[in-house]
Amino acid sequence: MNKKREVQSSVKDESLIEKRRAQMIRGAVTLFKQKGFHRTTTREIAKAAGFSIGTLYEYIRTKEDVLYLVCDSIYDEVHARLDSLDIEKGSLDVLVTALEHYYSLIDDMQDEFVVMYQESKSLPKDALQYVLNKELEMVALFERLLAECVDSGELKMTQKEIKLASHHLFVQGQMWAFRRWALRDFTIQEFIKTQTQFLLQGMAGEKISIQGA
Amino acid sequence: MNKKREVQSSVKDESLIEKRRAQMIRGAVTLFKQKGFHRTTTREIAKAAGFSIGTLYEYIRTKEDVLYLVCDSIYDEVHARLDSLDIEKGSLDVLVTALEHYYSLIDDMQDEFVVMYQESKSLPKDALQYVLNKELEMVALFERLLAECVDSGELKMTQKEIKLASHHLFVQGQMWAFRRWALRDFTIQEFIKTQTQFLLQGMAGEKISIQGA
Amino acid sequence: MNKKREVQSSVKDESLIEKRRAQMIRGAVTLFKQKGFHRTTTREIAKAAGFSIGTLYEYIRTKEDVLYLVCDSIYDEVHARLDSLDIEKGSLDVLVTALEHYYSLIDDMQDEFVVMYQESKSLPKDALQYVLNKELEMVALFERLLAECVDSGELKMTQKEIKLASHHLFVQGQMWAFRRWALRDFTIQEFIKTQTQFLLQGMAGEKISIQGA
Amino acid sequence: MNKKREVQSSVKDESLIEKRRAQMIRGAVTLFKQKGFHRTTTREIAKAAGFSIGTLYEYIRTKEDVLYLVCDSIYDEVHARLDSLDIEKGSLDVLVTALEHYYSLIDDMQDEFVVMYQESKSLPKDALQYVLNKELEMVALFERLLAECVDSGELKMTQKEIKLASHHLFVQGQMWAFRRWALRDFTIQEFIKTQTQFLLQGMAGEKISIQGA
DNA sequence: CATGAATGAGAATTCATTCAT
DNA sequence: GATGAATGAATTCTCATTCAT
Repeated sequence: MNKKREVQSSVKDESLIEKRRAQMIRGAVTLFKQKGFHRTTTREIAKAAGFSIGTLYEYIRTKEDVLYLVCDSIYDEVHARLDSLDIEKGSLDVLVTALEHYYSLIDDMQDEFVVMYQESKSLPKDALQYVLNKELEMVALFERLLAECVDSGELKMTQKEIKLASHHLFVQGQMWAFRRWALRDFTIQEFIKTQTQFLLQGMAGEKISIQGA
Repeated sequence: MNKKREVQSSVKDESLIEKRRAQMIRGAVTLFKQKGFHRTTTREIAKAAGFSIGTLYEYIRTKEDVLYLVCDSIYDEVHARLDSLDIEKGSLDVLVTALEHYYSLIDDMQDEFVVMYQESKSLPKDALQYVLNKELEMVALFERLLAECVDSGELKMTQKEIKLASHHLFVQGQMWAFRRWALRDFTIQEFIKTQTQFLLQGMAGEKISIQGA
Repeated sequence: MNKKREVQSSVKDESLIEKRRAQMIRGAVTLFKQKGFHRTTTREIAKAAGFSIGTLYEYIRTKEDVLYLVCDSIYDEVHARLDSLDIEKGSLDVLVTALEHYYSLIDDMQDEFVVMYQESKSLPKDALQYVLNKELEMVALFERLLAECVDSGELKMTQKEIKLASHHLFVQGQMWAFRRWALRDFTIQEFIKTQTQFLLQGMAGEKISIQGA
Repeated sequence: MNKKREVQSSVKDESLIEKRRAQMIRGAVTLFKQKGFHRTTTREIAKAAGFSIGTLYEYIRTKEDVLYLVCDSIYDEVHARLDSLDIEKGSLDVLVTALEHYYSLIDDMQDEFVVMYQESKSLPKDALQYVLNKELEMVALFERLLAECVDSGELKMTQKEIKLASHHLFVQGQMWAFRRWALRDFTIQEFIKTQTQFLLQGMAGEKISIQGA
């Protein structure tokens, strides 16, 4: 399993930790979005969070911890919103619902996702691993749903095609977060609808033969 | 048009500038890939390029210039390899060829693309604009090809669908560069073939009706 | 009016700022006197002030700020010592007293004045303006005193002569600071006495006619 | 005597040396005036002189040599213009002529003098000594003329008063160069006339008794 | 003699982190 | 628990000087 990395704090009161870290994350996301992780100083984070630099360091040990907390909190939210799907048996309907939930989630947490994808490379090794694993968990969710659609005969795909397609679905989510500037004339509903249609069509039906391929 | 930003050099010999900058770019890409732009020092870049820090600064003015040169050189390569397609009238065959070229290009310059997409946000405003415009030029190529397929009746898509699809094609390229770690068991040929098939299928044929959409 | 330029500090405690800056100024004057502003490094200033380079920069923003603080502190002292004269009505007696105060002041703060006059050109534009204005304020003090002596009939001078003479008085002060090396055999009292006599005589009485002028 | 410091050159042709150094000095004065010695780079000097940095260093050994050459050339000019006075026996008339020459000289070479007085502190020890000695030579000229006026009974001054007065005369020259910004409404003729009158009056006649002195 | 590319010591400034209050 | 002053390692960039061509 993907064990949560503990971020050390010299404060004991758990609920206080939670509160302070929430403030911290909110401030940090805004700043990281604007200026990136490296150009943001710990002082700025503290200020945005509403407390002093000294206090900031009561709740974390390094600047990278802040980035980790941001990423971690995103996945907490992801789980909160997609867990209901985890138990359902896969079918095209469920898949469509999953995409709806996933893309809506990204739409709601656009800034957070952008920050996470842009800055996660600055995480310490173990934290990066944790985040990548979280990513794979999501991909795996799509993979399972697709596989079950194939099992039930709703889709016809090979193992490898399933794998690629699940990454494909995942990446479409990133696209909505990252290319918003180029997709200003789409609403999230339009985006979801068009993409879903497109993807389903790509996966379903007979293969078209391509010359030269 | 998208005018090339001049990077000032205090050296006059143009061919020397080209040579030194090539050394510089090669070294920088390796380092940026490993540690990112911010964690790479100018001294390291100079060393990797094979000259002193003083010499480095004879050929650029700021560290950001190095990043810009990296991005710029990528697009020089892109143009060198995709320009032949620029003149062809769009058709499904041409589109398929374009994707082949594009994905192969990304495969060949994987490191460069990853660096560019991860670090371009650190470019100064005008340089970032230049790079984003280059990106849009590529998207526009796909857009034109798709539109011409629609004109010729090979594809059935609305304007908006074309737009989204062209971004889609573009983003698939990034996916190959970025998610190589997760797609180790695919060759670039497999990737190209599967993706192409998938995309064509997604765009062609009757729309499947989706419940709830 | 000549508004004091604010020098930003990231430290909040005003009295601490004052204390640290005083340390800084003392150290800086010594160093600037010895080696000039440009040959003095910020590290040396910090060391001479008794704290680390990091701490230095908690109290200023740029090296030039240090120079400004030096100049500003000189004028604070000037005001503290000459303000009593500001209110008095001009007369020869008052003028003589003013010169006594002014020359004594320069004698006491010789190093500071030398540094200020030698290095002020390195100040940023606005700070330089501020310092020049302070200089003019002093010249204006002499101008007023002279003008009032003329009004009361104690002196006979034209407007222009007053102007030139006031600069003259001012420059004599600089002379004491700058040419001490050449005037080793004068005490400040002798200097004051001789100069005063000389100046008064130059200004009073009938004009001597000079051939050719 | 004040022996001319040799500035080493790797070029043999004396007339070429003279020509190149003249170019160099002209360029340097302009630059030093604008930005000061320290903010001017050797590259800029070379460019302003009309040759390359390599060539610059064929005619000097260090940047400070340039400053020295500037100062030295000023004194060459001073000698060329004041030598005629060196032989004359002192009298009030001669003194007045000397001041005329001296102040006119400073007016003509204002930039050079300002640069010299502002930057000479950056000269290496021996060069500085040389320049200070040159200064003293000029003061000594005034001293001699005054002393001879006293001898002939035209003036009544003690030894010490003569010394101070000669510095005084010298410093008035600097004043014209340095405070031009504040004396915009004076012509050099007016300045010379007023100052001369003022000084003569200050030195001649009965001493006025000052209370408290 | 002239050129200008190469060098690297050195300088200003920043900022994550600590710790005494 | 909270604060914010202090620290100094690290970083970017400059520029006097050299030397091969």
